[in-house]
Amino acid sequence: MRTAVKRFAGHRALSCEIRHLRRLSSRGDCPVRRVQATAHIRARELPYKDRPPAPRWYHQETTVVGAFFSGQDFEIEGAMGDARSTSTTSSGAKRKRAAPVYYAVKLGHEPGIYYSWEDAKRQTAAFKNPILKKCNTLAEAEEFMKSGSYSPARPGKSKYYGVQVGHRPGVYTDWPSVLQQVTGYKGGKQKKFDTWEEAQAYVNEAKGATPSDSGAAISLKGHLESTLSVGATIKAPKKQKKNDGSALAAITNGDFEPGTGPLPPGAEDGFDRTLKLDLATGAVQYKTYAELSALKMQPTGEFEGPLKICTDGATKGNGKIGAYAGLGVWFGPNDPRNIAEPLTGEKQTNQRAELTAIARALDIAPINRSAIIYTDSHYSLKCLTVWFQKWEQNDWKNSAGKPVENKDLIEPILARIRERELSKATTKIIWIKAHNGHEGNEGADALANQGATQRQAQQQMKARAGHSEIDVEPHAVDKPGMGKAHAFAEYGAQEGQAQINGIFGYLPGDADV
Amino acid sequence: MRTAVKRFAGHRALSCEIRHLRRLSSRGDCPVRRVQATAHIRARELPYKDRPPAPRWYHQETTVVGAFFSGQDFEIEGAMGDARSTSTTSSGAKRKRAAPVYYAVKLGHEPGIYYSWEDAKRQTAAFKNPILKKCNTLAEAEEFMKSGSYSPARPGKSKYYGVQVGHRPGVYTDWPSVLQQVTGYKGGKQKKFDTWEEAQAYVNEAKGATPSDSGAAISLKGHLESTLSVGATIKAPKKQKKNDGSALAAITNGDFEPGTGPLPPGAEDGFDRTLKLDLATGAVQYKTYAELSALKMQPTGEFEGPLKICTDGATKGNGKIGAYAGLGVWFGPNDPRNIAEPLTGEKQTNQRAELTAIARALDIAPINRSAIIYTDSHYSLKCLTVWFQKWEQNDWKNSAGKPVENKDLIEPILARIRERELSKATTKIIWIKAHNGHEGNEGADALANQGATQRQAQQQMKARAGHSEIDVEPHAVDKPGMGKAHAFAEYGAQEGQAQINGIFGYLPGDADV
RNA sequence: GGACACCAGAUAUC
DNA sequence: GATATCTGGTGTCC
Repeated sequence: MRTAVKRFAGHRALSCEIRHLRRLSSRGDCPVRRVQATAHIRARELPYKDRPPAPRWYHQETTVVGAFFSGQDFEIEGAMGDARSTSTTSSGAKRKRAAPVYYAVKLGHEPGIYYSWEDAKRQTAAFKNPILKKCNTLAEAEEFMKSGSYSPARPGKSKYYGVQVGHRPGVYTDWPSVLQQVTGYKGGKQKKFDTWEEAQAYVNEAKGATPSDSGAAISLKGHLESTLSVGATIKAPKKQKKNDGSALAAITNGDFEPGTGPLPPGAEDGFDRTLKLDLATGAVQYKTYAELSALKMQPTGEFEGPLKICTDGATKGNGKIGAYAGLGVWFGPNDPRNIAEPLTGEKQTNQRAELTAIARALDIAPINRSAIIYTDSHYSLKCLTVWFQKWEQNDWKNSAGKPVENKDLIEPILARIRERELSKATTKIIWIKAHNGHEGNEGADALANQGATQRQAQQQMKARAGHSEIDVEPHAVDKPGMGKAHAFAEYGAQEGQAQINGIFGYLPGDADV
Repeated sequence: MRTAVKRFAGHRALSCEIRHLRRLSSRGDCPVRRVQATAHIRARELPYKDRPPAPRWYHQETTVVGAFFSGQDFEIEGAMGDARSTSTTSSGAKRKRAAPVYYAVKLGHEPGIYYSWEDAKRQTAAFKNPILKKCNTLAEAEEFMKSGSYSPARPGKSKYYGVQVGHRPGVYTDWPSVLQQVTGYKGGKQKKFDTWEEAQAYVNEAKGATPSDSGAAISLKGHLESTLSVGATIKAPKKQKKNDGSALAAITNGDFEPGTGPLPPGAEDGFDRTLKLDLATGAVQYKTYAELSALKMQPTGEFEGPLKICTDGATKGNGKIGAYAGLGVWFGPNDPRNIAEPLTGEKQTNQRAELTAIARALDIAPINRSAIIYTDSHYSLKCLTVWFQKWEQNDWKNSAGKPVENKDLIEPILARIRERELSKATTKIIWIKAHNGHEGNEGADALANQGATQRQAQQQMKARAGHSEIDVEPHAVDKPGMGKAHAFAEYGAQEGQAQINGIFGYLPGDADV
């Protein structure tokens, strides 16, 4: 029985958390059956014109119900006032429940209050100066989280790194993050300061000269971190009386993505379309079937055809023992749903990276919305559209009579596709030639490489730190500045198709649909 | 069936023509099987001390037999009195032979008499005021070619451009040539005149100040052009009775390279050593095996070991669509055989430039004289010494199973190397590190860049002229003034070796020979 | 044998 | 940072 309590910084963060749980599920670590949580939505004023973030938080309690997965064994439940996630792994209930202790993690991968030191340590791995506190009562932990103080656990040692030129300029509080922003960026500039204000001023020096849209993208990770360490978010989400879409839009676009402008028309907002926020009660609920159908019947405006997602995997040193892999999922230029993350697990191969990328794409694709997944991996496409049929009948043996590799990844993806079918959402997989000028493929490729680099950094840190046995949990990171904002182009020349009972696979040479 | 009749201005020009045909062969346009022609050697007095060239021509008919290529399908034949080249492409015999018409091209890329308008147009492309005439009889064309008149086809429009400061100062009659001399030359000066005398006087204004060896080099192209448009060559080749080498030497060195002093000891004269001029009959013939062997047995004096040639390619914007490439072949400082020419064809890549430079080097290297080719291209060396062996067995597929690139260049080079082997001449290819202070490499590099600039000028002119569809045929151009006159230095530190059945490839790290 | 992908390396050209 | 090109390899399937 593994348990964890988390505090979510806003609706979007909660949405992210649900995704995170799905990701766990996709890894097979802890299959998700049901996701449900109560969120403490919190916001405060944005840092405006060099002004540090306001210390005052606005609060709102809400309950969110996430997706439902079949054949799994994991759930999250929440109670009023704090969001509590309870996970039950298949091997669960082995450890004894100790006296209740709380770990408030203010500067870490995912700030929040955790029940176990294991969980808290995981969140602070790779952070040189994590801000966290061990508390005996929940109230104490909450107080610590709320406090405007930025002093770290060991006062007097805090540092602020201003990244003036880098992938994502801004203020960072740990050196690894700075490295990540600066490495691989031509002419990267960073400087250490003792106060947030100084660092921010340093960052702003260059901001005037930078085009506003260039530095606009804020990564999910950056957001989460900045919520506590740098300061972000603004506009108190005043309680709304009416359940009109504009209110939700105001929260999603304006409030929780500082620096990012309104979404372009037709772009996805990253929220699960099966959910709705009841603004009268503050609760998030499943939309009724009628509501979903209504949306499907009125695709103008909100929906524009199937969701198109590009996936890719990258594995440095593929086949070698020290290989490190990453995966990328690309929805569009600067799309906040874009993810670049390392491949977890021991087996770091290109095929696993490619498959996992598809799995992550299906995590994010709304369960009831048709999706087209673009991959350059013949292997992945064939696995998910052709070969699996034979494998499901011959006990997963390949043509050589040996066990099929990566079954652990393929099966959950198939389950997800079938689940989507039940929601009347088709899932098409289309093959595209790699490195052929395809915008989405190149975007996904860059994201995947970014993810692989993250993995490399992780492993190196682990090695230096004397090999902690805990696998650092990855986080979604946007690709900064993927250039032009135009959406998917036509792909006709480089793709084809092949349909297999509800799942579509597309390869060049097949007839057009 | 493509046909063309050409008139060659002198022995050297014929040698150049043979090279040109070989070049066509190396491009795959029209593989050369056999080269044979009758040349009308022609000469007249040099312009001496501002005196314009004498109008009187001295004539001599002669027959030349060129190289023999294996597995090809092209030949040139000549008859007494006119040099006629007949080419048969593999796809040949498609066009119908029309009533015989002759195009006498006096001012063009390669002056001569052509059978088809297509050929003639090709020779006059990029010339604003080409001097050419359509004739119904060969006699008429010959008469036109012989006429001392310099009036262009449209009389009254003739121009003389004096290039006072430029790559090669002199008098030019077309603006493109002037541009080529001036572009890329710091402080280039040119001026238009109505008469040759005025232009020449303008050119001479600067000559006094210039060191005599600086402007000495005369390019092949310059020679060909000047033969007709500016005037060159002197000393009537009186008929000789005895077949002694000195007579040939007198013609080659003194008579047909005005402005160039005696060749330095050991330097190559650019003529095919397999040929000899029978001065009794005026015919040029293959040397007998005994004669060739005699030369090999008595290398003192005339030969000093293998011919050393440096090659290089340059491609501005390599990989981009608008790239333009050039190639350089360097024999020594101020060596008249040095060539800098643009890369022809659509595919302007660095690799093609490098390979083509080697092909051109082998054009010039006497077929029976061992040669060492220095290249900084790992790719070229490996192609020609290692990889081709596998490719010839696996139908030219690279390790990825894809067709090998640039096969069209590699195969003819290999054919040439084997042809040389039959003449008992070894061909070594030695790799040298680029930009490492190697005199020859730097010389070739400069020549290659010059060639690339020529290509750029060509394309720009083509674009301005409304995109003529004909690819302008390139010409060899010397690099003026490559500085110090000392020959090849030692290369020990930067090279190695690896021998493969008769063809030698040298790379650093291999054992020394 | 085929296919797609993922790398590693090398040289040159920009 | 990129392309031009090749060599070598693994990951996976048919």
